[in-house]
Amino acid sequence: MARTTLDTAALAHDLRLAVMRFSRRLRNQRVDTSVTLTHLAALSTLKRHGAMSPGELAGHERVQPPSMTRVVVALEGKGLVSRTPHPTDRRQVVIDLTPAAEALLTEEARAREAWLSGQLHALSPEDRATLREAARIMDDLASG
Amino acid sequence: MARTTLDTAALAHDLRLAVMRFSRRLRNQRVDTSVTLTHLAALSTLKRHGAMSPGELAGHERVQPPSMTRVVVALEGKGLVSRTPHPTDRRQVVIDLTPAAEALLTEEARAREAWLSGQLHALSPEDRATLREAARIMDDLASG
DNA sequence: GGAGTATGCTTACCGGTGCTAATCAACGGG
DNA sequence: CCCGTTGATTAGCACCGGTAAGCATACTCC
Repeated sequence: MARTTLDTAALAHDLRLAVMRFSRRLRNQRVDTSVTLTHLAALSTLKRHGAMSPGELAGHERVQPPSMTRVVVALEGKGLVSRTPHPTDRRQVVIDLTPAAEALLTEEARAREAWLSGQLHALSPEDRATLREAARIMDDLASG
Repeated sequence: MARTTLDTAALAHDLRLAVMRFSRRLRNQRVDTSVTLTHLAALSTLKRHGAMSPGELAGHERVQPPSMTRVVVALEGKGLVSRTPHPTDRRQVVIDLTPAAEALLTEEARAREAWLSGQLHALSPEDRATLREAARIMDDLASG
């Protein structure tokens, strides 16, 4: 077991560095600079799960509600989301995509993370499969 | 090939989200709050590759020189690195770890990314192997 | 050897991201 | 009807990265 523990420690170290550098790169390498990665993530979630309250959205993105509030404010300022009062609970607000956001997401889907897709396409199928698995594992780790 | 392209697009999407959430989690889940992840990464690089100039350090971490300058200033303020003039080129500065930093890194190695290690240890060996591979691939992607 | 260019670090400034604490409105149970 | 809870927001802080510009030093070319 000592071997496993050692390996795990080394893995933790390397994985941490790799993820840091990679996410830095992801953030900077974007072509479309009009919307940030954080904003895009929020829009994607809305697209996938439909209209929801800021709190729910924060839950999905695993950030605190105040952080999501700022994102929503920014997106509303850009005309990408709408805020409508909740039908029964007047404390809540319902955030939904605007047609402009739908168009942006479609456009984004077309250009589909240009840099990253290109990079991934150049990898071997085995490496892609590894990343696919790793994405699942990291998402579980982020959630758990 | 259409299939592969589609898969790649989906992978790019999922991988992006997973990495974002995971790195967010990594940043927050740290126990030792005295040094930030960025600082720790710089110290690790110095430990691994030895004393170097701020520019080289920035290259390793894949950030711009001004960003590294700030990190170095902070680390110097904490007594974790020393700045000595370059022997032949007086424009350059040589950054090196202080004994305090060595001690900190040893301590850090002991506690070794507590949360992450724990999480990783709970995974199956196969999942760990996947992450190990993924770490390599992501590092290559970040560099390339 | 001096002028002009290139390099390396730093300063100044800006924007994005996330957090906690505190505030305010509205809901809902007792 | 009062009070605790919940949801969203505001205020303030810290971290992290980038660009543009300044400045000293090194190098190159005539």
